[in-house]
Amino acid sequence: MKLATWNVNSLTVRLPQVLDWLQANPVDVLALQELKMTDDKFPMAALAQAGYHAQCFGQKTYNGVALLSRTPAQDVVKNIPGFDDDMARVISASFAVAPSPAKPDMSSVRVIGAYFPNGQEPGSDKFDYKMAWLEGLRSWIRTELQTYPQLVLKDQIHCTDEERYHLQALIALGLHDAHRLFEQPPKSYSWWDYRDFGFKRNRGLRIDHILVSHALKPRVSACWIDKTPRKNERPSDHAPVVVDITEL
DNA sequence: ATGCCTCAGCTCCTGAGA
Repeated sequence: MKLATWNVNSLTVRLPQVLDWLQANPVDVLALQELKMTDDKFPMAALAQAGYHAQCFGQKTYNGVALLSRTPAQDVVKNIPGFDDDMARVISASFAVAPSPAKPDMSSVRVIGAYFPNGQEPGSDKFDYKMAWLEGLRSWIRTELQTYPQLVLKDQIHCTDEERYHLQALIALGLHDAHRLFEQPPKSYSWWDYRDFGFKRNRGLRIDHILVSHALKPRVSACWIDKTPRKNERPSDHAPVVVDITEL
């Protein structure tokens, strides 16, 4: 089972690239962030034609997330239950896994697609919101890990001490950064600033993460960042991140 | 030095992203 995450920075602009990428990389689940569109504009038909089911949680201008999948999503949840939020940043669902006689109880994987707040700068209202959001996310994921032992979280974050604390605290709940389970090229980034030839100079950040639960960790066989779409005309500033999870 | 690019929108400037 292949799972991927991609911040597309406007699905309106990037839909052709998403369709091309899915054709070349027919992953089982793709989490999208920054749709920047309302649900009525979501390209459900084009994705269906490409062989993908879709669950979307859109918003005008900013944010917006979706889960695309080969098999239908089950038990879809939007945003963080118990955390009042007027932004569309999180969507989660379960996806069927090939049944294994050895582990009949592990018949599905739970995927949480999350667009973490930017936070702008420490001391700002946006940073306060980010901290509250991260608290809300962590207390929710603590219980989600009990309910769904086979859980994958796809997220984005950056780098003050407080933010690093939050990412570490999230991982300390029992998650593993899939990227770090494998030898990786040096300076592996998932985002490069549009300005100043960021991509050409490989000045970037690795801010798109796939975090897997304890139960899934031994089954992750590969994790890579696909820089190919960043070389397109009018690329997203983010590249897709992919994990391959082998069936037992 | 907080712009350099890209996107959306109450669109020819502004806010936000990271």
